[in-house]
Amino acid sequence: MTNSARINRPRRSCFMKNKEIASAFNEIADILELQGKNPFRVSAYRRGAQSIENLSRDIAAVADEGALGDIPGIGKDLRAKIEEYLETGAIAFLAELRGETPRVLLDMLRIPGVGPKTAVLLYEGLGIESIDDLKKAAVEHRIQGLPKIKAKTEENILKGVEFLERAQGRTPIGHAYPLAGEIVASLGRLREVKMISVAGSLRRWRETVGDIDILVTSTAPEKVIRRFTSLGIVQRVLAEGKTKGSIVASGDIQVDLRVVEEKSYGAALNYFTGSKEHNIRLREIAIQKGMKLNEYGVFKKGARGTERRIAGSTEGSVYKALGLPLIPPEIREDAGEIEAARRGDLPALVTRDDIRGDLHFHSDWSDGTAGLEEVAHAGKAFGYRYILISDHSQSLKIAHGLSPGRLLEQIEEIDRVNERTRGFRLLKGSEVDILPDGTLDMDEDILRRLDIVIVAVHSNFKMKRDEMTRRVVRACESPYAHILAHPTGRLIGTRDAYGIDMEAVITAAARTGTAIEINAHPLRLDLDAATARAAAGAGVMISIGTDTHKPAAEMENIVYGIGTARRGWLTPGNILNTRPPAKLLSYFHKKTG
DNA sequence: GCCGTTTTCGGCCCGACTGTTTTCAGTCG
Repeated sequence: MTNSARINRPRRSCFMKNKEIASAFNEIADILELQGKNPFRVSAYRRGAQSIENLSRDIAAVADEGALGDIPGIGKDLRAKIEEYLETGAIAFLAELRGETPRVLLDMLRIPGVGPKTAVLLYEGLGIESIDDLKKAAVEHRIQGLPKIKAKTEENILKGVEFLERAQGRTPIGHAYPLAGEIVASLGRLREVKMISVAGSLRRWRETVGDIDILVTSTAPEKVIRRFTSLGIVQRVLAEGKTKGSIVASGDIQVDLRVVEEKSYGAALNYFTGSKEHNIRLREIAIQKGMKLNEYGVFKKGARGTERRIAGSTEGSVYKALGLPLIPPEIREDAGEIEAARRGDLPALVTRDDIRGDLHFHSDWSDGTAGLEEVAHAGKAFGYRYILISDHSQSLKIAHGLSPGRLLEQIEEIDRVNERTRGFRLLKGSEVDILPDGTLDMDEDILRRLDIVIVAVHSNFKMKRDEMTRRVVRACESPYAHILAHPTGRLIGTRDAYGIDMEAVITAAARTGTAIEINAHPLRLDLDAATARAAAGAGVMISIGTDTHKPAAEMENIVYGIGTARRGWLTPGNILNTRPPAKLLSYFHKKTG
């Protein structure tokens, strides 16, 4: 591992310019902080970056409308820098800052436990030029002896470097969610534990998490924390206090446990769920109302500095004290939810109970493991009304894609299975490849016989952005293309989205009545939440599909798709598979005829 | 650097834990 080690920031939307500008502002904030500049100026850049990341629209479009100033946290200076970036592709101020800042200082900020002060101290005190240098200095015990640094700090820096080398960034939710479930189950069995919940970004269903946060109430906090730090999954104990324990679990995931009193449970759950930006807004509202909000409760300030608790045992009580309805965790990002709550206009987010079927599923006719009959049984047992069988088409040889003849045979077999099944229906479909020229890999007279046709790109990822966009738009224009699956092709932590103009694709989907998928596989989550919100806002219907290949292991992945939909503010009305079978199929009648 | 239903200046969220101190700075969330 070299000094290029980075904590990957999660990909939050497909609007590349938004990401680039947010990242530039974060880097400016880091450098100003290293230079010891006004901390409020630093957080102004961070806040601006956050606002831009949360934007559900392409920032270039916002700029065209002259509406940059309407983005919270964007004033005169930041607006000018955004415009400069959109025009020239760079920000001169950032280039200047980079010129006067050694790269290694920014690299060191990624090490857990090393902040700006320590980074500068290490650089100036030891002439550290790279993370490798730093590691060597730690091994040779040259770090201890610097002001305020002794053996323990040196050891922690070394461990931080090693952690960074192994962990390489954030953990996909598909790994973190099951692990958190295990920990909650073991701690939940303790007599001393009263209430327990996952908090943090995991509770908000972010696609990757930096750590796992767990909150409990207990009569014997220290005992619970000792139990936590001695769980079988513990690799290393980072902290063990009276109210907080912190470990690194196997798989290099950090897990934090907080113990609070019951009267503070709601306030603590709110506080540790975040997001930080959402919490800051809540605290500002508290201050405006002459109150104080912290992880222990909401307090009314009285005469001579007295404070009286007015809420805190439940999250609902905390929001109510601030004059707000309970805001669902998934949308607590300071991305408009507080304003919506004030207007009484929060969306009624889709829930698991709303989902009536799975709209992306493979059988052993292509690369799945289960036969059609088995899929039907699994679907019925899962409580679904339908599952769309969507095996690959012939050009995807590696997945045993179906030839036209085989697909016709499968259609007949599905009819036979459906005749034998009550209260459940297999829908006839296909996941048809979008060929490089945008045509579909299946004859129209066969597509006509299917209930629902999924179209997707599985090859030739490295086309130019405008060619890829034309390819996918052309596919949407086919009257037989009903659902566009995993539209950006990204694999979280593995493969970036291919170059594609999602704003143009969304426009085309809206125009042609094509639905777009949220692929619920936890390493895809494609569409992501921000783009799904933009698509639904443009009038595009969203389908949630698990892309299941092994029913027992993967059908449950629907929860990640629902979490992503909720993060994207989607209601049951936005989502195709909340519909009963007849209404689902009739949706596409106006497109296909 | 942003922001304003007390403000265009003077604020800007708040607390736990660690490691180093002997009352606190740095980091984190």
